[in-house]
Amino acid sequence: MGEFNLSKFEEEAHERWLHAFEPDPGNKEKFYINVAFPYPSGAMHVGHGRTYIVPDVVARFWRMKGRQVLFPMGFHVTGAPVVGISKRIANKDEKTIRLYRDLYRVPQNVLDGFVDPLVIVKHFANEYQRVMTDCGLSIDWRRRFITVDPSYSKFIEWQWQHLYDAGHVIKGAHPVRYCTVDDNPVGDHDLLEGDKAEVIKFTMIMFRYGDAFIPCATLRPETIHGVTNLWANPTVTYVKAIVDGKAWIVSKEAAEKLALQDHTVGIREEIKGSDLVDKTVSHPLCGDVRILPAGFVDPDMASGMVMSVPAHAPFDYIALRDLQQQGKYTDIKPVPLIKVEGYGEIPAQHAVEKAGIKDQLDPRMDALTQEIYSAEFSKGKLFEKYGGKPVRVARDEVAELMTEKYDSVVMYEFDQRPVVCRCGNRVRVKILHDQWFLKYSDPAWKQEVSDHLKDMDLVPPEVRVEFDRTVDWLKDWACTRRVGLGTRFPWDKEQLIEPLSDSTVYMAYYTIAHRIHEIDSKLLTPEVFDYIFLGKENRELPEKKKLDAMRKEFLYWYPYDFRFSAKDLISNHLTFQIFHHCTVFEGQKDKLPKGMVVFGMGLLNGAKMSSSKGNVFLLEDAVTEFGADTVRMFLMGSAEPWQDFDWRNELVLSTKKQIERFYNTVSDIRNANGEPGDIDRWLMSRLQAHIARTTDALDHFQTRQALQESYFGIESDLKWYRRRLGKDAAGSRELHTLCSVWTRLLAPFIPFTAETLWKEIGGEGLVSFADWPVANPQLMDEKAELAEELLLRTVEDIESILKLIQMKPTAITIALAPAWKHDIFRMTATAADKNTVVKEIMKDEAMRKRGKAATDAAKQVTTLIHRLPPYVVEPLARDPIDEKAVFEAAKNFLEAEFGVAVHIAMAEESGHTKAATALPFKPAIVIE
RNA sequence: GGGAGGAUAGGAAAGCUGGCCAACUCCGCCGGACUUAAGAUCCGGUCCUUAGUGGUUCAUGGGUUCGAAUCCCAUUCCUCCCA
Repeated sequence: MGEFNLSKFEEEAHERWLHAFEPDPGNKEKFYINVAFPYPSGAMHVGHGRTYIVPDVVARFWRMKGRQVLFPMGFHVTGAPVVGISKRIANKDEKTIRLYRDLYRVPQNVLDGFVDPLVIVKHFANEYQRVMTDCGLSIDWRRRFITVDPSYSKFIEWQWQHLYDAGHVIKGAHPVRYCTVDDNPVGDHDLLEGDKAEVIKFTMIMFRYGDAFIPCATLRPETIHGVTNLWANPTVTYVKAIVDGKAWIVSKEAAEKLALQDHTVGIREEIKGSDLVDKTVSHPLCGDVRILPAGFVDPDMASGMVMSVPAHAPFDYIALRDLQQQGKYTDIKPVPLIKVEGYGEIPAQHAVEKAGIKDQLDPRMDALTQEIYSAEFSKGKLFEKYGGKPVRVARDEVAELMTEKYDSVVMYEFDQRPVVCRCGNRVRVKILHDQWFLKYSDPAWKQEVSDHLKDMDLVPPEVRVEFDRTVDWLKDWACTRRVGLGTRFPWDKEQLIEPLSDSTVYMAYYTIAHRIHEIDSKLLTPEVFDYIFLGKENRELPEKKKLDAMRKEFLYWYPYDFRFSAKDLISNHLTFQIFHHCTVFEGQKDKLPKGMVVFGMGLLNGAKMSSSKGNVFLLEDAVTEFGADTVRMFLMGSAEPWQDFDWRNELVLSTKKQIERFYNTVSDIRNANGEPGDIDRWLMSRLQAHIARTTDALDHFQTRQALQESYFGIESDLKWYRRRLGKDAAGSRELHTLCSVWTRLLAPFIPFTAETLWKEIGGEGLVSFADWPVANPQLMDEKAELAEELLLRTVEDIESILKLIQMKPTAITIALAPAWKHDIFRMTATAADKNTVVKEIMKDEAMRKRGKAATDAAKQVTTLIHRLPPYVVEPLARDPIDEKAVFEAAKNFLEAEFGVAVHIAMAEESGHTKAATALPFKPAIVIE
């Protein structure tokens, strides 16, 4: 018998597992699961740990259930983030270098190579494989690939050909963040400031000023009816520019921006802001209004001119009031046009006065603006004379009308500023024209997806609505990028397929990933993949034999049974992949995904895990410090997969003790060889229930529930078993069976310890491939379980009483309820109508003779029946147990437990007054 | 702002097709046994009260019902996604 030494167990198991989890197509039924593959740009933390351990537990479970299980892994290296990282490392960015050198502990000589983005992902891909292996993940590493492998790119080209042929790939215009110095779109990682900024679509309202337009950008075109004036900043330089052949007056900055947004712009002359003040402009929907001076107008925000709606915009209201307090423009009155509950006739005025705001510099102005905006959008209605529609409807309608009839155009601008590129230049919004989209908005495509979704097994079921909603709302997706790693876009080789769009059908690629290397990637034409995945014959095909082998793999494994991923991917990746499957495998329902399991998120000590904030615990450190089995058991036991979990070191430590206790217990009892007795029948009966419930839990991916049953359930039974046997008895040879079952039930969770124990208890081969235990109904013994339940409850009652009365007992009498009370129990438990059951009972002649004793007993029995669990009441009512025999058999045990003589008597013969309270399954207890 | 999910003992978490529910279980903490001691292990306790009982609780407020942690409405807070 060995020592409990997790690292030794790990070492031995790794050796025995080498190449053990490399399944090929066989005669057994298959089970194919996969996880969203990682983007290896940094080290793994414990949050990643759970993402991959859950599917491993499931894989191990199904493997033991006799399936041929495929659990592959690859690495997603496509995209731009790692390019930014390598740039930053090349630029000696201190923060980045600290992260990689200190937190991820990358050796300096390796770090030096990180100026090449591919080196980063290859390094961490290896790290991932190493740590995943350390964790005991039963992955078939032969099938590993990265998404820039030439053969994978060929696969992606094939996939996209199908998307293209189906008409799902379209070209269009798209606003992006753009740096005019770099002459390139910028991603989050390229930003010095403003990475949260979003591009917002403004409507430009065109006010006529002489022969020119003055455009004012707004998010609220419907408020045109309430415009009382425009604002211009007198200190700003405006320009008159010819935009698309028309004269516009905008800020200098705006002119530059417009040039990036599909407009031809030619600046003609500069105009001082002060020269615009007091001029009159007009718009068909509001008539003539004047331009007023305002310092708050930012020339770098949209057009640099602002339309003023003082009735509904606090800023406009305040600015106007300030001027009027100086005696200027007193003829201008706010013009309300929206009715919104909770605010007065002029909402902006109401809000400003309620908040007691003195002037436009008040810091609460932004919040107030947001508040009015939200209130009016969600609850506001236009006045009847403007159509009476809700704001949320009217807004779009007015915007459309403006564009069609009143020369309005769209302008894109950030919702917050500044947005600054890493090069120091201000970032603008540019409209790109050679942008490609996946047309997720296509109703027919959506329909295919939602039809299939209905047939998918989604775990937990609550996520279904979120999938349905995502399909409904999904809009066209910009699917090409200019920067990053990835596969060239076939219809524009300057561009790359973006990461979420090149990782949607790769689950099929896994089935052939280890064989495709045998073929020169140059030969991998779309026809080759059409044959492998779709079975389309073609006389020109090369390497037919190898292709046949791959076709066989694909046909055996596909479709996958379950895909695992965290819930943040529902609204993009997990839904995209169904779209793509529906197209690529069109007409082949039997190749579409069968199920998905969606995970919750991970917390570390109650806070969100984040590498950039340093709030991470590296998985490798966790494995080294606590052992792989400990990490696995903790992650699986602390919450069900779809719930958020919290990693706390102090809790993990106690998990390790639990594994040790398991190991020591099995080591202690496995050689027991006593004769089985009543208590063994109980133990075996309970064991069958634990087997059944563990299996059921794992069938439903409930790792926590499974662990509760298989670990704590069996452990607590064993405690009671050993207590019942007394100090000296070692137990019966049935314990050997229990050890074997127990080890196998826990093998998916703590495979290293289980593997060692399996060998020690004489199991054949690897426990990883041992038969999953099956509950044997013949070993279920309801009577034995009821007897122990009665005994346990009675012991607990005696303990409670002893605790309360605080006296040293000299003897304990257990007084059992008479037969007629059992009759009452049966009648009450089986009565259809609980309200009249007492009446029914009292109809009986014999009962009536007992008078009040009978009615009292009936009431007490009713209470008792409500208190007992149904699994006790039901069999008891059917067939009562012989309580006397139960207690007589346990007399020695009870005397040993309490250290005094224990008498067992029928209540009516015991002579104690207390004995009258005896009820079925609840004997009276008299302590002297 | 829109959508989805959630809020139960010191922490985590079951219960949530309405009555069996002071609430499985785990951790923590307290007491006891064993031990030279520590650790491990075992037993017990951990809202108030009590001869094994009874009472008050399940984010807050309201409603449906003979009866609600469980159903409905409103509010507050948290998490994720989209804007």
